[in-house]
Amino acid sequence: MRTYFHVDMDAFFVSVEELFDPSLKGKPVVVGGRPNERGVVSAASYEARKFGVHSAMPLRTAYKLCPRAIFVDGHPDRYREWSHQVYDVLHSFSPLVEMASIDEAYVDMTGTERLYGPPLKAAHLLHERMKIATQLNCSIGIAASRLVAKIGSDQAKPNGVLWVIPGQEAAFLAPLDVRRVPGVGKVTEKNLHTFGIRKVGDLARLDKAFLEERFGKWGLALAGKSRGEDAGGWFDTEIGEDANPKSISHEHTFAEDTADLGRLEATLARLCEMVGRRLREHGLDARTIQLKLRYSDFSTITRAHSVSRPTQIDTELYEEIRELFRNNWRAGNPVRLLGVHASSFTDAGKQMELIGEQRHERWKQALAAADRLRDRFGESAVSLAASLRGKFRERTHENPAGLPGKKPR
DNA sequence: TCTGGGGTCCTAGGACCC
DNA sequence: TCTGGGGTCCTAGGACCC
Repeated sequence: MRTYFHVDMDAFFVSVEELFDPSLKGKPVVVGGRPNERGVVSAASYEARKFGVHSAMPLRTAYKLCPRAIFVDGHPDRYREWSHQVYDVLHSFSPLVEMASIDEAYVDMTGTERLYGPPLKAAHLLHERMKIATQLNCSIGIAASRLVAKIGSDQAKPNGVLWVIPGQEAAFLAPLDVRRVPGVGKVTEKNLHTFGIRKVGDLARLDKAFLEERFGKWGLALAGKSRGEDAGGWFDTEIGEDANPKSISHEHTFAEDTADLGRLEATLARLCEMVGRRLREHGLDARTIQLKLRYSDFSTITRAHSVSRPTQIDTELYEEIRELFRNNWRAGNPVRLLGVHASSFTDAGKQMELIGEQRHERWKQALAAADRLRDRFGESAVSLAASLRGKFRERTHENPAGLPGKKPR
């Protein structure tokens, strides 16, 4: 029998912003951008939620619901920094910590009773230490499975603790909406509703074979989840081992759709640089390069190509991407979004030994130098996109990233 | 409701091979 | 020469999470 904590920070982005600007406290706050921008709400304060504002909602909609809300830009660097602090606090309780995202973590607390006492006492201590170290509140779910711990922390919000005593899982889950089960989204919820399945208890009563027949492999996992078991997908892996990423991608939505080839290609070049940089940071080579293209009507295509020689080099990524783009863009059709996605990774070191090409090696050294420059002087210091000069706006203080914006008049 | 960006996992069809 | 079956890789798309 194991004991898992699921620790979920309360209104994480908003709370971090409040630390930098205490005047935000107690007010309706929306993190994500200006109310007239393209984009969605990253996080909303509890006061803003009272007006119906929630994350993933378009900013313009949030503004209609709550015009007096304070709209602030997100600060990913701050959130990462606080996330590390959260990790440190959790790690002081148990060596087995896995950050499931920037603001939530699973902690394996099995066998810590001698140190911290029973689970509720440990949770109380964790609340205290978290507050002292980060000034932030969190909610804690405790259970014998990660799944139930996660659902528990959700029910405990805000700033609460919920312990589901072993053996009580079914009773705890039965009255909850199926939507509370991680992995059940809008579509699955609707599907389940058509079968009259609304509560987790309805799900648990069903025959496993029925669910497997209707929903395949996922249905089988769902049957397990309805009984509180860690089954399927990301619940199968062990806590604590942090693997390399399986994919690295960057994408950009234009403030206004554009059909300007120069701007489009300059954007792709910049996205390739961002992806290349992350590949080098992780020491990975990508075999599959994927373009994402979204038109004004939101229709979206992806086009991928696997190369014979995996790469982490900006120009090689860009060559592939430009090829994909030229072969698949319906020229003249305004584009809303472009994305560059790299996957099928191989270990860069091993790859280099096999190939041992000097040209490749020189490129790597040049890029490493460029990465160091970027570290010192910022992202705009060195750029492949700059070779496409004249096709996009010069980088300025208003546009430090050099992302293509409006062309100069 | 005019819809971000970064991920993970799953499905399904076709190519290709034995 | 009317048409198998299993395995694997590649590609495209979609559900879902924060």
